[in-house]
Amino acid sequence: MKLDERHLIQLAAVINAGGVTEGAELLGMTQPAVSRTLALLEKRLGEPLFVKGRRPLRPTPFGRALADHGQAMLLSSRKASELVDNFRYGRAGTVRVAGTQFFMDALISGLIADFHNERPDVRIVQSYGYMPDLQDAIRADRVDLAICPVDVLDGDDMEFQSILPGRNVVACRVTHPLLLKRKLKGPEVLDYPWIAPPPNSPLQADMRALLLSFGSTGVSVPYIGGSLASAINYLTRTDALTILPHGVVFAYRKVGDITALPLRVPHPQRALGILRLAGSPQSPAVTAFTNHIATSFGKLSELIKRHEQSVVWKA
Amino acid sequence: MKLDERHLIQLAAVINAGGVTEGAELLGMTQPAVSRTLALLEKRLGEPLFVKGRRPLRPTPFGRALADHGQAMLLSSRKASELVDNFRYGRAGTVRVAGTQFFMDALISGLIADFHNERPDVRIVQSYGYMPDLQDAIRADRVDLAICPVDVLDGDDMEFQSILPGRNVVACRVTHPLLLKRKLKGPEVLDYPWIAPPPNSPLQADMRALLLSFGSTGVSVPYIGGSLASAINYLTRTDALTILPHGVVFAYRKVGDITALPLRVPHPQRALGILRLAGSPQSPAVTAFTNHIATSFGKLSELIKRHEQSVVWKA
DNA sequence: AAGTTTCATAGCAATTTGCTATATTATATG
DNA sequence: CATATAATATAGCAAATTGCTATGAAACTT
Repeated sequence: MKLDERHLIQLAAVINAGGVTEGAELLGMTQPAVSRTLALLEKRLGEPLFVKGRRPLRPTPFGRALADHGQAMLLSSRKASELVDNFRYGRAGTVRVAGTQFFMDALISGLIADFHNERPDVRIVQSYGYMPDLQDAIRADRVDLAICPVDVLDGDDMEFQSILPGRNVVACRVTHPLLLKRKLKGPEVLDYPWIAPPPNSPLQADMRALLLSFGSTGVSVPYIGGSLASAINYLTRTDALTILPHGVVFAYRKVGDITALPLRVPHPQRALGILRLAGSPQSPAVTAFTNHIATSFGKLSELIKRHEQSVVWKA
Repeated sequence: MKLDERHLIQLAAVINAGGVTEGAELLGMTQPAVSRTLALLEKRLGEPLFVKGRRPLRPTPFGRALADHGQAMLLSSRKASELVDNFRYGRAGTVRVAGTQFFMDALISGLIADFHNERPDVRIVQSYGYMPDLQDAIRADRVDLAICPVDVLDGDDMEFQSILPGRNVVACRVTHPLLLKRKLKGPEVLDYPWIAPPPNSPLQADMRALLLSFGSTGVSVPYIGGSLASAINYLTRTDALTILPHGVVFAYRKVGDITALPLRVPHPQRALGILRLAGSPQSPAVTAFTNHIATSFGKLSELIKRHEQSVVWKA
């Protein structure tokens, strides 16, 4: 026999609270409403749920057994309500964020940690990718937002919010011999081995362009394909050089292992920012996350600018 | 935010079944009804539950999380329905049965076992008592039915269904010396020690009346207060006698340890039977149990009658 | 590109839900 | 034992919800 779930929940509330009046209050209903429900239930079941004529309302064994199931439903219902509330205020949910490896690893992962200190119940699903794929992923709803460098946006279905200028620098360890030179021209960098950024990354193209601008023909590139952690480790143990977004070097300023050469690198017309679907309704958690990233960089921007001057233009 | 439990259940059904049509069928509803529910839910929540425009209907993470709670409720609901069905057909529930010790122990406990072979999920709560208390217990709804000897019924709120004539016999072990006597008069029984039935039991009054009818003044009564198992054990190891309902001796015929003296015992105007509240609606399990007891004794009655003749009137 | 399947929408009758006001009943109190 | 008090049941009514059938609109299949 199929019966209404809400009826069982009311039954459970009444039995738990120890009375129709209290049970009704527990559910935010009036006493007559609940009373009628119970009468209806008994009538339909053809079995008494309460020992009639007893004031400290006593359920029959049957009533109690039914109420147990109602109680289970009441708990589930409560949890569902809580879930909804959390979700609506962006305190729960899932954010699927993608981006370029170095940038995600160096800067975004830390911001995610900060975000989780505020909203620990939001799940972050992170993935990596480069520009055309990122755009596809967003369009295919595999990803909510991407954090990546963008020069030209094709298609007007996307919205791009810039958070950082796309400056690159030549990175090396802090004890690198080139840092001792008084006037660093440029071509000297061709004398050192270079680490190549991940294949197909915009950074790789940037590096090629940079080396060509110094007249490179055959620079030694002995290490390719490592992610950020590998690159940093390698850098700190050799005199190798590589190209990195300035933001990445900035992120590692506290560690003190690597820095940038005081060398002007021609930077492309490109900005790092947040890419997402234009005008599409985002879940509150995604909105909150996007805002967090944007405002975090807003606060960082002055710091980053000063750092750039002190490192790149020093001496 | 409070939301309708049935809506969540429908959501769960749809996601589990993998489509609105299948989900609706699962719940015994039509597709438009469920479709509307989902639309309403999404509208109220302000969040999409499904990735729109995809045929193998794909839920959003939020939708899936909500559906999980709905699934829990669906399971609870199913179990509740099952409980109701079982209860309505007397396959589940509780039967509170009370009665006189000897009779319950000797005969009813076995019938309860038979009953449970048919309906294992009915819980039997057994208690002991004598007549006035039993009636009170029934009236106070502490007990569903009583199985006991009744002579006169006071009050017309009770219904009594006779199942066995209230015959008593003098019980002894099968090797008792009195069984060897050709013609047993009666007063010989006064030469042996007697076990007294539990205090306040009708049997105790019967025994007193019996001994008086044989002219007793001071019979030896060395053992008092034991329940049936104790009495039987004691009987089989001594030449003691006691008074027992014939039905009890009948129940132990297979064991072969005790029997009855071929002695006519004046029996009171009394019948063993089932006592319950008249006209009151009984739970199906109680009805089924009552019927089981009544029909079992119906089948036994011929057997019991023959046994009585063979034992009491033999020789 | 047509066919098939599946989902969404519309309209309507019946049920259910909620409320307030009030009657009834059970316990507590004098 | 009557009366006071608290709790539950009932009545009546407006609004929301539920169910259905019929039908339109997409999305996959072929």
